[in-house]
Amino acid sequence: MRREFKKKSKVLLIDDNYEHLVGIRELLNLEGTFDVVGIATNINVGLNLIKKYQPEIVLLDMNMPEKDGLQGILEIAKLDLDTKVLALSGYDDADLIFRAMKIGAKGYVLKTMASAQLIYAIEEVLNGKIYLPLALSSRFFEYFQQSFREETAKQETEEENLLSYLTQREEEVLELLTQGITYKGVANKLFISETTVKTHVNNIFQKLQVNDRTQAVLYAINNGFLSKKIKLTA
Amino acid sequence: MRREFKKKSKVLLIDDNYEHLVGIRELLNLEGTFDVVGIATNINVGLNLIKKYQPEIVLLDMNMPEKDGLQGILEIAKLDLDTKVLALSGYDDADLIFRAMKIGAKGYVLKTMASAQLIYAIEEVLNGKIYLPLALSSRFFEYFQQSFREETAKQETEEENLLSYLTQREEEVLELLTQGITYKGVANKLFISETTVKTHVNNIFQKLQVNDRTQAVLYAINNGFLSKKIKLTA
DNA sequence: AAAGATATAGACCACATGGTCTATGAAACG
DNA sequence: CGTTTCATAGACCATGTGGTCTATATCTTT
Repeated sequence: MRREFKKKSKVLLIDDNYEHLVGIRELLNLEGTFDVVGIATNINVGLNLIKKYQPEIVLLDMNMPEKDGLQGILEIAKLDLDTKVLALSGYDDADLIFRAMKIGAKGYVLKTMASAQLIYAIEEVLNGKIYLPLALSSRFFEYFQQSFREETAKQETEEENLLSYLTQREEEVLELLTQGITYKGVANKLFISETTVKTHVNNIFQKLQVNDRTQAVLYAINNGFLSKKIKLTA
Repeated sequence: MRREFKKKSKVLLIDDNYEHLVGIRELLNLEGTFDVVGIATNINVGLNLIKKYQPEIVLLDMNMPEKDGLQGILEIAKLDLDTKVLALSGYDDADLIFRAMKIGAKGYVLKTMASAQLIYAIEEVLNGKIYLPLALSSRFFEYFQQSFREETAKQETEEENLLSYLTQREEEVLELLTQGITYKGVANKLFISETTVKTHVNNIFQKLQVNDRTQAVLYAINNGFLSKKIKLTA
């Protein structure tokens, strides 16, 4: 292992379970390549220690009372010290894993996993990689895909999507409405009279079954009206 | 391996490179546990074969002329036959991997990888799992996190976020506005007079530097006003 | 040729919305 | 204890918005 000659990596532990905290510290000390610069049983104390010691990596328990781990990740990120966060948890809750990774955790390890795997995870993260055990990444991907299925489902079911009944001209008008433009503004942009715009808008209301522009705009946004155009470019 | 006594799994291959296509077929035939029911050098032919043979899994090349692989995944999904798609590609393009997984690929394998790994990937996918080689999942996660950093950045920069200047009451009012409710409706919901609502709304306009409710709602949506509350519950 | 859909536009009206100004009681802050 | 902030609310007015009805010119479809 090449790290042996390097400076030890500074590690900080945050977990509301003191026993577990001490256990991990012992484990890492035995390993010899880590320097556990501090331990804390809650986020706020942990944040202060991070500011003080600037560890390369923080092992952060996700399931804590008071402030939960997700909030912790965000607040550590806000310190802007490129401290890497490895999330620890007792449960393989797909939603929690997903959200932790989404907001920037560099890895997620279950407490039930073998200590060798924890060590490996820490080293991978220290080397700039992202580490998720196979079992967890599988759950992650399922959740990931599901969350997008729901999103795209709206646009796919064109039969039920009232937006599909709009004419081309009405779509143009609606697009301008989603930019918060008045009748007069739309009229100028499209080179038509204000009353014509009103007619179009009224027809749009009928088709979308709404009563005012705000509701129409909200319907458009929630039903993938804007993303149609975005998806073609990005 | 328990599969030996099971019925062979039907596999279909789509790749514009005929040499490669035949190579994989040979490999899978040698393995003995797969039944390659068809091969195609373009998506449209492939789709017809899928309809005809209803394979459990399709190995789909991502880098094809004409219709690209992403489109292919979507069209296979549209057949609604729970055909699993394992994406094949010559390049470990993070964006392509991300998008393929996003729209429902069950795995992604590089052509340069060892054949044993391809076999393993196919079996994992057939067993209902999602398989990404470690090297690719690492890239995937980087891309994943980056795409969310941009999104959350808006909410993090509270100094520039005009929403942070709103009082609690104003936030309540704004939230109701984002549901397309009128002054009168808001007044009833909050048990205050209509004029009070108007005062609040006017103050909101000032703070958000907009001229009407539609613009205010759009500002709120584009600057993470709604996601604040969602993130705490969902 | 007739029917239907679409884009255009005017008239009229009710009312919702937005702008401005003033004012009061409560709570927070120094 | 004064000052500031906030939530409350009234009055007044201009205008934007939405509802309805009618009408014409194209264009497509039958």
